[in-house]
Formats: sequence, C-alpha cells, structure tokens
Amino acid sequence: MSAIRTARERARAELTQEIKAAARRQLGESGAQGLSLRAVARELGMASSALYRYFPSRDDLLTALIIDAYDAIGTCVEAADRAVDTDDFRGRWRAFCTAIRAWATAHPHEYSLVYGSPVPGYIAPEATVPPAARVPLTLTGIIRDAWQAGALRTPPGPELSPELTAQTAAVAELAAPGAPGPAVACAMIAWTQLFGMVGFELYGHLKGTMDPAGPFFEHALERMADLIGLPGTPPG
Amino acid sequence: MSAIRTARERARAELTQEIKAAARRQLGESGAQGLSLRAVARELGMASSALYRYFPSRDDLLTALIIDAYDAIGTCVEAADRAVDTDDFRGRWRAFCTAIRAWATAHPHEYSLVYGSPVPGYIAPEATVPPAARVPLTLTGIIRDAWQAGALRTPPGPELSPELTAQTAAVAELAAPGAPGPAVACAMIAWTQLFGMVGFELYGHLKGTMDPAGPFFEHALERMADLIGLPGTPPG
DNA sequence: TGTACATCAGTGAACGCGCGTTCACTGATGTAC
DNA sequence: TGTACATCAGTGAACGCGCGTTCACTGATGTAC
Repeated sequence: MSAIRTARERARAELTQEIKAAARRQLGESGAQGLSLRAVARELGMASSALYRYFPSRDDLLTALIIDAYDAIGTCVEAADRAVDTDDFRGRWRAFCTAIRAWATAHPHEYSLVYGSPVPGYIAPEATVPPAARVPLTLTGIIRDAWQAGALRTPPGPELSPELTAQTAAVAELAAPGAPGPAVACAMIAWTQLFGMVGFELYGHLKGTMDPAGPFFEHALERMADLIGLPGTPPG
Repeated sequence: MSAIRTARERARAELTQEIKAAARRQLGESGAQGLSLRAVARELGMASSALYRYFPSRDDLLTALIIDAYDAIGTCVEAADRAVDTDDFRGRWRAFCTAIRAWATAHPHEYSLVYGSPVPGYIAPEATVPPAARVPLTLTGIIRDAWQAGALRTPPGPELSPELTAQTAAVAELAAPGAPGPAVACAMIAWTQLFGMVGFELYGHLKGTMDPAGPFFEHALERMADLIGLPGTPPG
C-alpha cells in the first residue's frame, strides 16, 4: 500500500507525465488550439488511440496542461515570496514581479495558455480556479502582511466609488482582512500593470521602444510599489 | 477615371470587404488560428478556390484582418481624442482609455487578434507596423501636448537607470520632443496598465473580484493620470 | 457603333494531408484462491 | 507457490470529417480598333 503501488501504476503515472510533457512541447509549435493528440502520440511513438487510456479527450488533456501551468507559476511565485524576509514587503513585491516575468519568459507558451487569449470553443472547468488563484493570493498575502504590520502607507488618491468600495472590501475580507479599500485597489492596479507589461514584452508590443524591457520593468515595479504604499526606497 | 471605375472593380472591392467581414465573424467562433478559407467561402456561397482571386493565401487574409483591426482601433482612439478639448489633457487620457476599453469590449476577437497571444506559425509582415503605431502615437500625442503646454507635473520618483533614460529619451524624441524621461516612463506604465486591465477583464481574470470592471477601470484611469502628472482632479 | 480579342471572376474536381474518436483485438500485468 | 481469471495498456484499422492549394475550364466583362 505505498503511494505508488504496482509497476502498472508507476508506468501509468510516468507515461501521463510524458504525454503532458510532449503536449507542452507542442504548445510552442502549434498553440493550444493546434494541440493534437495524434501529434503527441507520434512524438511518443505510440498509437493515437492509446492516449485515450490516459485522457478521455483532447480537451481533458488541455485542462490538465492549464492546471499544471497555473500550479507551476503558482509554486514559482510562492517560493519566490517565501525566499524573502516576511517583513520586507517591498522586497516581496519585487520578488513577486520578478518571478512572474521570469516564469513567463521561460515558459511563454504555457503563459499564453493561461494568460493569453482563450482557446475558442474551450471552456475551462471549475477545477482550474483554485490553481489560478495561487498567484493573486500570493500578492494579497503581501498586502495583508504589510497592513497587519502597520507598514502600508498608500498615498492619498480620489475617493472610491460605492461599487468599488464594496468590491475592494469583499476582496480584503477574504484575502487581507482590514486592509483599506484604496490600498487594495492600488494592489489590483499594480497586478494588472504587471501582467500588461509582461504580456506586451512577450508579444512584441514593446519592440522599438522599451526593448529590452528589463530596465522599464524594474522601474515600473518600484513605481507600483510606491503606488501601493509599500515601505522601502523613498518615492522622492 | 473615377476612384472606382468599372463595374468589375466595384464588385471586386465589395466582395473583398464581404470576405473580410465573413472572416471577422469567424474569428469569434474558431479564433485566428482556426480561420478557414473554406468556411469563409461556404458562408459566402462560393467555391473556396474563388477566394484566391482576392487573397493569395490564408495568411494574407489574416494579415488584412490584422491591419483592419489596428486601423479600426486606431481610428476609434484618434476620434475619441479629437472629441475632447486639446487642452484638457486629463480628459483626453480618459477618452483614450475609455475608447480602448469600449472597442475591446465591442470587438473582443479582433482585439485578441492584435493584442492577444500571437498565432503560432504566423509572422506579421512589416505592413502591420504603421497601423499598430496609431494607438501609442495617440497617447504620446497627449503627453507631448501636455508637456508643451507646461501642464505636465509628473510626481517625483526614483531616478531612471541609464538604459531607461536612453530608451525614454528615444521615445520622447520621435513622439514628444523634450518631454522628461520620468514622465515618458509613467506614460508607458499607464499604457501597459490599461491594456493589462482590459485584457484581464476580457479574459475573465477579474471574475469574482473586480467584476463588473467599470468602477475599477474608472479608478485606475485616474490613478494613472495622477502618476503621469496630468492636471485635473487633484490626487488628494 | 460593332466586332475581335484580352482580361478576369468564379467553378468544380482533385491532391495530399491531418484531425478526434471508436472499436474489436492481443498480450501483458495483477489478484484471488 | 501455482493456477485461473480479471483487469488493463496498447494496437491498428476504420469512420467521417475538414483543411489549403492547384488547375483546367467556362463565361462574363472590359478594351482597342
């Protein structure tokens, strides 16, 4: 009764991984939409019908890849966050951003799979939600800790509208209890800025202007930390 | 010798538009990668081979759609910018953001075509560059005018690194002569924030948090205007 | 204005390809006695 | 420990489909004299 019991089960687990690995490799060549069971089977030297012992359909394989991708970037970001002093909130934000960009650059096709345009006709099942939440939860964890430590100094801004007040309050309640609405709003601005910037870099929209994007990235990261109100490098 | 001379030429121009319109409709169902000449021909009730009188290949049709999309969003944003007082720089920024979001929401598949993940195997030809530049040029136009009017009050931030100084100077030189590097950098941060936010809304990453996204959008827009240093609503 | 010719739009069959999925099967691995 | 049976992995053929592109063709439109 060990975790992996029989030879059959071991082989099954291994081959499942190999199938996903081959599929992942193919994402780069043909994209999520072009992902082909037959091509995967060909790469693995087996009959295409054999794959149906492992995944009931093409879309299920795609779902597995999506979950794996969310888990991979989630694990990566969580590890980066843990590697920094819990009290160094700006450092954690830097680590968060840097981890996202590094992972996206290293795995552009898996990044596109989860953060790029959706695959037409494919509807992600509920099972993708928890892995997808790991990245935003890491971010709100930083905000929560900074708030609880009394270190959050979000610069004043316009008042939030009633709807936005309600939305930020709901987010705060389940992720950063007590954190003020404006700070949560700023965190979400920074969050979208980060992914906008990374996507633009990846998809070539910074070509000819902020290219290479490293310096711009570093600068934006600090400006967003200032916006959120994370302590550290003074904003002046 | 009129602009459109013969009946043949008129028919050709019309059918070219109809082909692109049908192809555009199909983007929604099957995405850019799934765009099929045969399906377009079917929708138009003609033989698939007939399309080759209009576009030499599937990729050329795709290129035409991409150029059209960039031109459509460019035209839309330019019109929105012109509709506001030239001296109302914050108003122009608001109009810019709102136009982008409205267009993206109204044409999600064309938006994805140009701002989403790239189509595997497709390489955009040089001809897409000028239409693609219309949107960023509209933004830099606002920055340029605000700077020339002496109205740009970019809040102090950390110094730019030498590389970023060079990059922002190069951007300023061809789009907003004389504008200070930090202001240009802030404009690019705001630019990427805007597209990150719009993309996240469109692709469902704001579901369950900032959903509906309108209030968050309005707020982010003002915070970014503050970041750039556009005059108007005081940031406090 | 009328005729002869050139140009062009559109057809339909064909080539050669790839796809997801099903199904009856063989043979190896695992289980119960 | 050995045997009989059940489970499961993997095969290969087949179904029915769609794709981009080419090609020889017909017939309509446009042009030059």
